[in-house]
Amino acid sequence: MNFQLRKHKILEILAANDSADVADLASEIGTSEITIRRDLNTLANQGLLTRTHGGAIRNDFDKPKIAFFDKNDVNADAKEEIAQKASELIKAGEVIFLDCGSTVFRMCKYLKNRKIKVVTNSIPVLLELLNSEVQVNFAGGEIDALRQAAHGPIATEHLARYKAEKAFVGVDGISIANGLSANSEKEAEMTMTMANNAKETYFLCDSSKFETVKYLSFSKISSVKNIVTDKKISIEVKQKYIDVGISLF
Amino acid sequence: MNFQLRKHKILEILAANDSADVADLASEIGTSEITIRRDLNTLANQGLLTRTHGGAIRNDFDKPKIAFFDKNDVNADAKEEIAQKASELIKAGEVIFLDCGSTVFRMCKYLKNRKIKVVTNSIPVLLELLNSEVQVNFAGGEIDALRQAAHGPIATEHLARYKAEKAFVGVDGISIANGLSANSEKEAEMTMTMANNAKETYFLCDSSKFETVKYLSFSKISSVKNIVTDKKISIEVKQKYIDVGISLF
DNA sequence: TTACATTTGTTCAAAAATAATCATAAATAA
DNA sequence: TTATTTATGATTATTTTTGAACAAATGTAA
Repeated sequence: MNFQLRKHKILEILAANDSADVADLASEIGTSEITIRRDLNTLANQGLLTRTHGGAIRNDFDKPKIAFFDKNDVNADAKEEIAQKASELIKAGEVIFLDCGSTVFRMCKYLKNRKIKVVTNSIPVLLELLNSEVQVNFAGGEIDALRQAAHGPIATEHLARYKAEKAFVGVDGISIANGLSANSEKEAEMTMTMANNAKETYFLCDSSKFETVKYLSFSKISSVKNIVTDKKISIEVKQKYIDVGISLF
Repeated sequence: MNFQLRKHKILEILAANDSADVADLASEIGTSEITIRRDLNTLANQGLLTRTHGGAIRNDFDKPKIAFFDKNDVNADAKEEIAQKASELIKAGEVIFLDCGSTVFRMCKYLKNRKIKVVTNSIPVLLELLNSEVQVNFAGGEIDALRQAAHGPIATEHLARYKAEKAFVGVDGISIANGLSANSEKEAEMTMTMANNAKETYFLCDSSKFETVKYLSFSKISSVKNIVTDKKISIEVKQKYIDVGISLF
């Protein structure tokens, strides 16, 4: 592990976490603290980060990040598990819809070397897959800065022109009685558009979202065929969904 | 195993792994470490890789993936001047087309606090204006990873749905006799689409590009009304363009 | 503020990698 | 064929990198 590799890793960690301390970096990278300190000083001189006592912070940490990896996400592990499982469902040569949710975004790292086409309205997904094997198709239209995605009638219309083998979409709530629900009208519309234009739709949904209802109910449970979830889901809940004909991955 | 074969193998390994150390390369290729070192130095001199202590890394290993600011651009000053001048032509409330050229990209920093709408096919422009006052509209479609922009029939069609007050587009070559020319068909098509759907089109063109003809001529000089250029343009050339009815900024 | 712990800069030594030099083997030219 | 150049490998000296020790500086809590 030489300086260049450490530099790369340090900047990567800093990009994801905004800040890092010497001890963590040393154990993460597998070198001594004194070496990390030297590296940080060098990188600070190059203007690539800002040194603090005990570590460093990202140089432009007040600028919003592009990739929205929320490290503090309580369900990070579950989301990662779901993302990985979902990725394995994709076959070479397929056309895939990916929506703008954070769980869906996590699928990107498993897709980079796959020969597939991805149609998405998510800017983080676009960026993550830009320099990869994947051919990206972005749904144009007005950009929603908050969600880092294209939304609205033009984006919807754009998506509807494409047909995909599989759609991977997040949902904010799911219940047998109330079906699918979302926190915003925009996201619900996107979800339905993707679902309507894909042969198979996989709803990505961590176990905490089962039997919850959010702001807007937008689809009955009968329209759901496949759900990808994490292993923390209880057997009882799982059985209830299987009973109504849904496959759980 | 001669140098050419080793070179091929080294670059292959580097392409796959990002980095490699001397000892690994030596055992992988079946030669001594000193020979590998000599090879690496030669290849580093040829600019094919970057030497590190103990090995080498791929040349573009830690190159930022987005933001295509070419620091070594010989015309950086001219481009900056042009970008600033062009930005001042925009009024509050206007809808603007921005294409995917590097000069146009430089306009972004002057636009961030303006109350305008920008329609673009450029990913760097999208990112730069994402968290700003500007409402961004991205032309969707297949993404050209090389140009970091959306191109193709869908993107063109998308753009054509919008009408803008002003379009700002780069050109690779301009001449009285041959009109506008570009290095690629894709860019020429985008340029024309923007020009056709804007009330006024400003061609951004540094002084070195005057009276040059590139790969593809795509429009006559009579369709050009406004050019934004830098102060290094000669009075004679300037006068020739004024004589055919073009305004130079 | 003081007392304490943590972090840092400095110095030094060990280890690793490199450059320089020379010798040998292979390829090429005469 | 022999002479000459070129590529490779081995040896040694030098440089670079790394880690440890310790004093100085900084931050934190009472």
